[in-house]
This record gives sequence, structure tokens and C-alpha cells, in this order.
Amino acid sequence: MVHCGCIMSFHVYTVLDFGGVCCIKCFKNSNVAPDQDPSQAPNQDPSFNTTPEILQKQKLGDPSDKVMTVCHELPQETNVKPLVRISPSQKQDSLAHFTEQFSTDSSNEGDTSCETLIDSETSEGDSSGKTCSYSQNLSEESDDEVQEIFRPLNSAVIPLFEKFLTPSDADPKMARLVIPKKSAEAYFPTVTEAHGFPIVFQDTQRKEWEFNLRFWVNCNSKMYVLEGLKEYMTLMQWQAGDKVTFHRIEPEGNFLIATKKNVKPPPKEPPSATG
DNA sequence: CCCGTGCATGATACC
DNA sequence: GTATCATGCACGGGC
Repeated sequence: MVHCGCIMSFHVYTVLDFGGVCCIKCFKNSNVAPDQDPSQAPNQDPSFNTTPEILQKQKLGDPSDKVMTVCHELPQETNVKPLVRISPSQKQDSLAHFTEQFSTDSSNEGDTSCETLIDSETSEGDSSGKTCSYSQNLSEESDDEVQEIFRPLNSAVIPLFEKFLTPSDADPKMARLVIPKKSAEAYFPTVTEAHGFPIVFQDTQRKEWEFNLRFWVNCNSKMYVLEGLKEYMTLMQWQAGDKVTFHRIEPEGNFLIATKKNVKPPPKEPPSATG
């Protein structure tokens, strides 16, 4: 449980006595002087400074920053809304829309702005890659299903992307899920090391799962995989053709994974089979 | 011997 | 031609 709601690198959090974790920046802020400008805190590490001013600057684009940051708890007197910063390797145009939606679509509090978000994302962000085959608009059906689960909890579920499982994805012996590069880089924290880092997901039962997001270099590119899925895929009985959707839960900032079984009727077996 | 991990290769789609 | 992704295979560790 990330109490501050921030998505941060795993090495910049602190474990709280009452459970869960909090990013160091927010932890410092809460300890130093709650009514004081955090930027003035004497022990404030500049690298953790995410004051509204900094966020605004970052929103304008800081190519040196490669970490995706989602800051949810900002002073209400500011107009800065949850901000997503993504590595500069991605297409700035599409991300500008992505961030724009995040930054401006605040009138729908309590409800999800996911439709607009995904619409802009898929209509422009995936226009150049074949990931459109996998990352596409979440179907209203599956989305509604997830929304209904979290709505009573005052949590907004923001759909990120989805993928249809391939035979290899659903193979429990592999226990790993290939994540489309664009989606991995756009929606998950930047993986800086090949061995990756753990990410905690919640399923639709609000059970927490810890998967490992990593990559390996492949043909001058990167191939992202989510590992440690064996238990989950066994529980969900993953099969090729099933659809896995990834969401983010706001304001908690947690990731949500949901599996939607293949609704299509199975292919008719050839008459040569038993019988 | 079995299983998991890491990598290489081929197929496909896009530019 | 290039980038991305699916899949197969080799290697190493554990039982």
C-alpha cells in the first residue's frame, strides 16, 4: 500500500510502521513541517522535490528525467492535477495529450476520465505501432466490471492498456507475460535495470500480487516481460485468447490487473477427433 | 531430471 | 528496411 499515492522507484520509499510504504519525498514532507512549504525543507533532497512549481516545469518537459511520476496528493490551492511524466524515449506528441488529459480533465472527479484518456491514447499513441493489436480501448463491458468493483471504495479505475494472451503468455511453465513495449514504457515506471523491479498489482478481488517487470535487449530494442505470474495465471486459468487488462487505481495509485476470459466460442473441433 | 531463466531467432507489421 | 513481438532453445540450479 503506497499511502502517498506516488509511484516511485523502489529504492526511494520507506516502510511505514502502520503498514505499507510511502515515498521518501512525501515522508519527509509529512515529517518536516506540514504547514511549511516543502521546497523550503532543509533536508529536502532536490531530487525528490515535486512541488507544484517543479511539477509545472516537469510538465513542460524535462528530458533528463526518465522516471514516470504520478503525484496525487498536491495542495488543493494549486491547479496542478495528477501528473504523469514519461521517459523522453516516447513520443512527446501522444504523451502531451496523455498528460494534458491528466492535467486538465479534473471536472470528472469521482468519475473516471478513462474514456477520454484512452481515446486520445489509442487514437494517437498507438498509431504507429502494431501494438494496436494488443493495446486498444478497453471494452466497456470489462471496464464496467472493474469500475463497479472499485466504485464503492471511492476509487477511480483508470484503464491503461490491455492485451490478448498468446499461447506463450498463457503457458504456466513460462509464467511470464510479454508487455508491448510502448505500453510498458508508457504506463509502467521506467525500468532502468535489466533485472527489473517488483510491481504490486491488485486483482479484481483486491488481492495483491507482486510481479516483476523486467526487460532484455532484443535487436537493438527492448523486450518487456512481466514475470512471476505463475500463481496468478494458474488461478485465473489463463488461456490463449483471454484478455488481460491493466488499470491504475486512483487515488491510491496502485496498479490493477484483471483477466477477462475469452468470450468467443471455442473453435469447432475437427471431426477427426474422438468420436 | 525437471524447472526456471535468459537469450536468440523467425514472423509480422509498419514506415 | 526496421521495429516489435511470439516462441523456441540452451544453460544452470535445485531436487
